[in-house]
Amino acid sequence: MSWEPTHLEKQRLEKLMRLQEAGVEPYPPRAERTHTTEQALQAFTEAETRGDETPIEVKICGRLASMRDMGKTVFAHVTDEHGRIQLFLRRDEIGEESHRIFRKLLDLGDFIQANGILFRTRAGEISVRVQSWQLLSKAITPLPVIKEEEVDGKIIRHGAFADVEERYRQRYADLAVNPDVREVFRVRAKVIRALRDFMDNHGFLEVETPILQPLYGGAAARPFTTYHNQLKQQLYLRISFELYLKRLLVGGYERVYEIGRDFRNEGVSFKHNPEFTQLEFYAAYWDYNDVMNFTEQMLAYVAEQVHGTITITYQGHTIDLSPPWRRITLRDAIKEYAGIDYMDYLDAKSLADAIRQIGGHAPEGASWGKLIDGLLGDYVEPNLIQPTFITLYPRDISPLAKGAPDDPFHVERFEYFIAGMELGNAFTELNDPIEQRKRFEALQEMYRQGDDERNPIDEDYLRAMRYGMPPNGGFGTGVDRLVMLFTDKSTIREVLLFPHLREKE
RNA sequence: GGGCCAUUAGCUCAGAUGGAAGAGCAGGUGACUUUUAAUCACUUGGUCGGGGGUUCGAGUCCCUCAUGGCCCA
Repeated sequence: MSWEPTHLEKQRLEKLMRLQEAGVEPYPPRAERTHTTEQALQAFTEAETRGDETPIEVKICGRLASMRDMGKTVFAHVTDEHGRIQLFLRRDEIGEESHRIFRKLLDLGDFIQANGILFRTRAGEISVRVQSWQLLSKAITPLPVIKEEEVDGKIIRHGAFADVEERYRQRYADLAVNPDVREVFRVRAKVIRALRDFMDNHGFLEVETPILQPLYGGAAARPFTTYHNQLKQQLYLRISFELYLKRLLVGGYERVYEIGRDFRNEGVSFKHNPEFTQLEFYAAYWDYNDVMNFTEQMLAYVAEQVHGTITITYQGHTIDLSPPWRRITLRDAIKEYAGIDYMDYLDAKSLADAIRQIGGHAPEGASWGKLIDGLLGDYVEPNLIQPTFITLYPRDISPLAKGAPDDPFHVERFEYFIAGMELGNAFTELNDPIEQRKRFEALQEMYRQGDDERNPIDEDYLRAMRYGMPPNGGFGTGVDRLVMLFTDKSTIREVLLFPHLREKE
């Protein structure tokens, strides 16, 4: 991508030259700040309340966001991360040259430092009476101009940078002009902080496991592949953390968790990005019921930490996260929402026919479990607005979960759903190495038959399990989707700073 | 993968039926010593997403490609 300056950029490059000719360094190495805009406003308000009229000297740094040139006086606003403050400049106070350069050679978007004294203007706005100022960084490319109007204490914003594609491609500009976008990523940080605190407070050890793996596994997904030149070795970017975290239980840790990035070489959608953030944990001596109890406590804790309330609003729905959540078996849920009892159809063919009978979609060659999973996605999931645990899943789509006692068809697994969206997956983990090998081998058979979401057998994982793995409950959840929930965003791209987009041209 | 929609100035958008490319904001010049979406006057700025076609004539109709959005799979 090369750069051909637009006419506006050419004007600014011209100003840059004229600044340099006037002896102004456009990109100085240092700045001095005594107050953020917030601190300055607060300092003035507090002094005013005390009746203290001692002048408050400030040095404010930020981006020039507006300029109202009245001739011999100039009003401007400077924004920093959390707010803005007005500057008031008079020619007879800052000098003719400084005044001329400010009016003629600065542009909206430039970073400046303003030094002066706080006061309140006739119109009542706390402002900096500027005594001197310095350019901190000249902006060449104009940002979209956003004007702010205050009506009854509410800020109405005029002008916009709204083109979704450009907002994502130039997230820096999006963040620079849209404070509410900056806020989304503060909430994101809070969600992750709350999750981490909750895990730490419950005796879990945070660990880091390999992202580059010689084998991938732990989920049904296609991996990204890469290559280590010196080792002459094919490597994969992980699709889950599961198999490494459970090795750690063999190693003697009893509660471990990891928050990190997973990579899946699949389509993108409003809830899928090729790289996404996952929380997984494993707890020795827990089963999936313990994990359910923990999960509802965890989400309630996050809501409390992030929003100060357990009830949240998402896309017009009021969602109550307080425990306990509804729990229903997958079989009962499908009976309720699709009107099919899949236990009446114990092979893929008859189940597929039954699904087509009710006008449903049953892909050719789908296994029994996959058909059931399809029913869940098509008929059940959209209805699960309030937090719901769906429990007991078909064995053949759950190769790492322990079978339900006296039930050859199901495993002790749950997924949880909020706002019609699947947010996480958990089970009583399979810790029988003989059974685990059988499950892997059954998968290999399907792999040969062309289902390319199946994984190769991880012999090292089986070896670890043969040393003895405590019974345990495990859990994985999509952190980005949780952030969507807590920021009321309908697409994952709104909660990723730099979502993946196709390259242009 | 399929369908529908979008792509026009730096930004946000208008341009029925095919007939001389527009507005607001931003930018430029000027006026203005407390403005705040400042105001007033004048003014610059366009490969109408790319390519091809139909037509005397295409931002507009047709084909195709690209990117994005929404729905479906």
